[in-house]
Amino acid sequence: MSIPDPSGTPREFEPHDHAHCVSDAMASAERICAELGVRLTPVRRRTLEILLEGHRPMGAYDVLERLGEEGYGSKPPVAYRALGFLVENGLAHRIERLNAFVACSRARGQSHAPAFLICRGCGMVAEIAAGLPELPEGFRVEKATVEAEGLCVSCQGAAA
Amino acid sequence: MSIPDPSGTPREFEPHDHAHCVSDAMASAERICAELGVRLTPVRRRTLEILLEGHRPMGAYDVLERLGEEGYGSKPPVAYRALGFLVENGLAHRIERLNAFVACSRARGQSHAPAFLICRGCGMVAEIAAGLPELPEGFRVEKATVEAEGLCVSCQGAAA
DNA sequence: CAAATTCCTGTTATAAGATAACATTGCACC
DNA sequence: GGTGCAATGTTATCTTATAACAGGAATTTG
Ligand SMILES: [Zn+2]
Ligand SMILES: [Zn+2]
Ligand SMILES: [Zn+2]
Ligand SMILES: [Zn+2]
Repeated sequence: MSIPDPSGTPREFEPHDHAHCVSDAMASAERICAELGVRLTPVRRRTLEILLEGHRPMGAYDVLERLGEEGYGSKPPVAYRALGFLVENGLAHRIERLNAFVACSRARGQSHAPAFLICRGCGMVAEIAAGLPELPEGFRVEKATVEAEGLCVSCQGAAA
Repeated sequence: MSIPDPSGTPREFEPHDHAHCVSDAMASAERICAELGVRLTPVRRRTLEILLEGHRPMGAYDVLERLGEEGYGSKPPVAYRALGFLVENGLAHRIERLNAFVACSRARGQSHAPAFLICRGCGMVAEIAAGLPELPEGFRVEKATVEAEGLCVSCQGAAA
């Protein structure tokens, strides 16, 4: 369970031991579901595994296609429900700009206020812990979406 | 052209002289288009006026319906193109969480990094000037989405 | 001014994303 | 082992968005 360095390049954009991302995330997911008293059923688990294959957002229909091929239901609600479950329980996030989903990179069951860095070069998405920017008094924030699109370090290099 | 107080409640959430919002915005739009050398054609102008009727986001199809009723084209590309023009030129913004559009509240032609406060009570949206939260070095941000959903002051009062 | 060019508006058709409503199955608990 | 709820699956439909092409208006150019 590595704690990402908030000031360095997120590991999602660099070569890293991704098998650890996967095993950490799956282990966290099991624990979190147990703590919350919710069930990480086969479709749900498999959906998370599919998202975890890369730090790349997947559309609901991409996920659905995979699920269908693997013998799960093949109609949209199957994917939307599994994804909805994961998002509700903090195991995955929806990227609004992309209408897509990524596995959470730091699922510890804590409610966290994630921000996302979306590289338009390689398509990777990094999740970082960023608070909200300063907001006016008085408005009570319940949920926030913070998404930045641009170029990761590698892709800046490639462009030059 | 009022400069919103960054620390107080945004005027969008309070009773205010909305006719000024409209006339300011339309005047700014004319000027900005002139400066940029782009054309604020009738459909585009009307689309902006429709968005300006309230500080409430409208879906592309809502706008389209209005345009159609008023003798403009009634097929989706008509609305999407007008909205696209307004967004490109900073006269309107897309609210990703809602798949909807609002007129810009501070169009001065400056590129600005807006954040949005979305009240789930009354459906109003306020645009505020908020920088990005602190992001890791190295990632080059080109566009950012910052949207907070919650309750405005009035709706907090109403809920209590 | 007329031709050439570009931009704008409009259409048809289709793609992509998402949900409502209902039937069926599996599990949990008594 | 029956009752109740959660989860899965289906059909059907809805909403959001874009591709591709045709005609028209404005602008540029010779
Ligand atoms: Zn990884
Ligand atoms: Zn990249
Ligand atoms: Zn107003
Ligand atoms: Zn409100």
